[in-house]
Amino acid sequence: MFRAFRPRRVTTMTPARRQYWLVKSEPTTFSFDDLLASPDRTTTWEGVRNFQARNFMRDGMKAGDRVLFYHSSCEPPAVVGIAEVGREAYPDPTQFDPSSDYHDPKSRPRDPTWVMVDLRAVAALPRPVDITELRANPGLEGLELLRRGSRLSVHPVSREHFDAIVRMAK
DNA sequence: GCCAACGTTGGC
DNA sequence: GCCAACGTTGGC
Repeated sequence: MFRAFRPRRVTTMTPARRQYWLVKSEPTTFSFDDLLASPDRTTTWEGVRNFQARNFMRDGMKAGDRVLFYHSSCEPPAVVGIAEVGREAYPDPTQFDPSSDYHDPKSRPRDPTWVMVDLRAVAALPRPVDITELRANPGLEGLELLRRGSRLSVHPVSREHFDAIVRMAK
C-alpha cells in the first residue's frame, strides 16, 4: 500500500538559525542503530538527571537543531551519527514512575523537575569519529566533550566544531 | 552556607 | 578495574 510522500524535515528553520548539540548515549542502552530502527526514527530522550543538561534541553534545544550522537562507555567512544530535535522540551514521565530507574520521588506532577525532548535520526556518519581522533584535532579545542573531567551528557557545540566533526567522518 | 562523604560518569 | 573529576547529599 502506498503512502503519500511526506517531507521528513521537522522544521523550516534556516541553517543559519540552527543550533548544534551533542548528546551521549551508552550503545548497550540505546545506540544510534536503535534510533534508526525506531518508529519514524524518533525517540524520547528521557532519563537526563543533571540540571545543567536539563537546562540545555529546556532552554536551548529548538526543533530542527542538529545533534551529534556520541557513544560513551564503549570501545571506542565515538561520534556516530547526526540527529535533529523533533519535539521541544516537555515533562519526562519516567520521573513519576516508581518502577523506573529514572524515578524522582521529589518531583511533583504540577511542577516537574525533569524534561525530555524528542530526537530523530538524520543520518549515520559515513564512519565513526572516535575520541582519540577528536582529541588530535586542534580545531576542536574548547569542545565540551573533550574537556578534562567533562561528564555533561547534553551540551552545545559550535557550528564550526559540528562541521569539523562531520568533515572528519568523510 | 560550608564542606566532607558519597555516588556516578566515563575515559583509560 | 582504576580512578579523576564531577554533582549531590546531609550534618553542622
